[in-house]
Amino acid sequence: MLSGTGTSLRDHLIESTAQVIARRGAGGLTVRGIAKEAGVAAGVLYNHFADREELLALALRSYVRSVMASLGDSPARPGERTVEENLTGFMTQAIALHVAILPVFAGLLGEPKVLARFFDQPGTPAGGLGLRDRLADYLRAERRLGRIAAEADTDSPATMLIGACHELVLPHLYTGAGPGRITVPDGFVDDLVATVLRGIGPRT
Amino acid sequence: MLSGTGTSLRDHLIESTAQVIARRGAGGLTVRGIAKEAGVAAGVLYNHFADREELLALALRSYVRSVMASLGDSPARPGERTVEENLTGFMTQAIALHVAILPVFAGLLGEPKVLARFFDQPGTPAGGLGLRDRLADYLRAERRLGRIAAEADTDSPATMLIGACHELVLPHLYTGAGPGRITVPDGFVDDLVATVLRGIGPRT
DNA sequence: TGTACATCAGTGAACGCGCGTTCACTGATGTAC
DNA sequence: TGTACATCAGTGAACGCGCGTTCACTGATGTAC
Repeated sequence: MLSGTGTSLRDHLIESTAQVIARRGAGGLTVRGIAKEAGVAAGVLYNHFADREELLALALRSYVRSVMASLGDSPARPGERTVEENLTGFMTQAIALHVAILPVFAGLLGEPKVLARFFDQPGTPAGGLGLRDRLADYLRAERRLGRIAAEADTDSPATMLIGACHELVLPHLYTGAGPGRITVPDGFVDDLVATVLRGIGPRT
Repeated sequence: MLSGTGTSLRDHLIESTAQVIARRGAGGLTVRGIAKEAGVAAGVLYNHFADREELLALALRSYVRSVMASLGDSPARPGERTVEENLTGFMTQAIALHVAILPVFAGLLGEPKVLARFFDQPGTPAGGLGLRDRLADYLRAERRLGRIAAEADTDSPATMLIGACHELVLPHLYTGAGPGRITVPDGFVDDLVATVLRGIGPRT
C-alpha cells in the first residue's frame, strides 16, 4: 500500500482520508486514525500538510469531486424534453448528492475551521450549496420559454425542492443513523415534482 | 446568583446551560464553561447530574420548550379561515422554530450521545422533527374537507415546506454564521405557500 | 563491481494542552444542651 | 443566649485520557570513486 504505486504519498494520504470520510463521515476524524488507515506513521502527515485541517479540507474536496463525478452531469436543459422530466432527473441527482454529502458536512459543523478551509480552496466544487441556484436558473429559463406559468415564482420552488433533500436526510442524522443506508420512499421524486408543477390547491 | 433565589442549584445549572446554548449554540460546550457561566465550581455538576451529557440533554429540553412557549400554539385548524392563511401562519412559526433550534442541534451532530439522551427523555418535545407530520396531518384533514385538491399528495408538500426551513438556515451554518441573525427574505413565506397551492406549471 | 558516504522520506516516542471527572477538603448552617 | 458538634452542599486541585503536533532518529536509496 506504500510503495510501488504511481501516486505520491501525499495523494495517497488525501485518498485514504477521503475513503474514511466516505465510510464513517468526517466527524471525529483523528490524525492517528487517518495515519493508521493510510498505513503510515502519524507524524508523516506533517511532512506533506501544514496541519490536520489542510489535509481534511483537501480530502473533503476529493470526496465531493468523486461523488459528483459518479453522478455525471445534470441533464436539465431548458426547452428540451419536458419540464417534468427535467425536474425529475435533476431531483434524482440532487437527492443522491445530498445523501452522500450532507452527513459528511453535518459532522463537520462542530469544526468550523475545517469548513472554512474547504470553502476557501480555489476551485472548490459548490457541493450542495450551488444546486438551489442552478435549479432557480433553470426554472427562470423555462419561464422565459413559456413552459412554466408566467406569474410563477422561481426561488420558492427551488428552495423547496432542495429543502426536500435536506428533510429526507437530516432526521436520519439526528437519530444517529450515520452515513448508512438512507432509503428514498417510492415515488418520492415524482410526488415532489407533481406538487410543484400542479400545486395542491383546489382546481380553479 | 447562588443563594436567595427560589430555584434549586440543579435548576439554576440547567437554566444557565440553556442560556449558553441560546447564545452560543450547543457545540463545544465544556463543563468548565458551563460552571463559569453558572458562577459555581466545575465539580458541582456531578453532585446533581450523572455526567455532562445528562445536563446537556436536560438543558436542551429546557431550551426547546422555552422557544416553543415563546411561539405559542400553532393556529392551523382544518376548516377554519383559509388554507392559505393557515399555511402562512404555520410556516411563519416553523421558520422561527428552525432558526432558533436547527443551529443548536446541528452543533450537536458531532456528539451523538447527547442527542440520543435528549431523544430518550420521556416527554421530549419533538422539536423540529414533529412539524412535518403535523403539517401532513393538517393537509390530509383539509383534503377531506375538500379545501385542497382531491388528487393532491400531502406528504410531498409537507416535506417541501419544512425542507424550505432547513434550506433557509443550513447555508448560514456552513459559512459559520453561528446562531446569529438569520434574516428571512421579504415574501419568503408567501411565495412558498403560493407555489405549493397553485403550482408553477402552465395554467391548464 | 565494491565500498564509503550523503541524503532525506518516514518513524514513533514524547510533549503540551484541554477535556471530563474525582475526591479530600472547606465552611456555612442546623441542632443539642 | 452561648457553645460544641454534626452535616453536607459546594470547592477546586489533581487525575487520566486522547488529542494535534514535534523532532531526534532510522534505514533505504542514490552517488562518487
